[in-house]
Amino acid sequence: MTEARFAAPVTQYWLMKSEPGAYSIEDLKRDGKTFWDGIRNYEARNSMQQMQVGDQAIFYHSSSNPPGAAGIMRIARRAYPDHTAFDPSSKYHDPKSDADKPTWFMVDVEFVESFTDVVPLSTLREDKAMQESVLLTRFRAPSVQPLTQPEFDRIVKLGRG
DNA sequence: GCCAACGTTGGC
DNA sequence: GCCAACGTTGGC
Repeated sequence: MTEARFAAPVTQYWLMKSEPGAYSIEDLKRDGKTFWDGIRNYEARNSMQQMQVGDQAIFYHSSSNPPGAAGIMRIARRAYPDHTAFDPSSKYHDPKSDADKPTWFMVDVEFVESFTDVVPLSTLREDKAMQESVLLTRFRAPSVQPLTQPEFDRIVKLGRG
């Protein structure tokens, strides 16, 4: 009699925003892997705390021309304290964050693929499969947000042309 | 660079 | 715990 001792692995899907002028999909391709620091929004943080190794995420370029989905990455390490919150010289320093009881967390992500062309936000807006997505239904969705598998698959399909 | 929307802060 | 002021986000 086998017992289900481990939950079946379920891949979750996410969308994570970065300004390409600060850090782009090309930077991640070069680095291979990086830590996703500087998240200072509770909703985004809560999403990061739900991430599991192996989850897939869309790398979204914000404040760029055009804004949109730039590629795919994979979660490589679960949430751990964001050390930049404790660093007074960091632009992400948060004097209210306590190292013994951290407020802010980050995950590690690794490069999977970059899309040949960014899938523009305007294209996503017109896409029937994306109408319910957090990205479009909220005026300004948090910089880390969940996607459903169909939404993720649709973005990937558009990205691969 | 503008500005709308919204999250966060802090006085009360 | 209300809510006004403030700061930030991010598309345009």
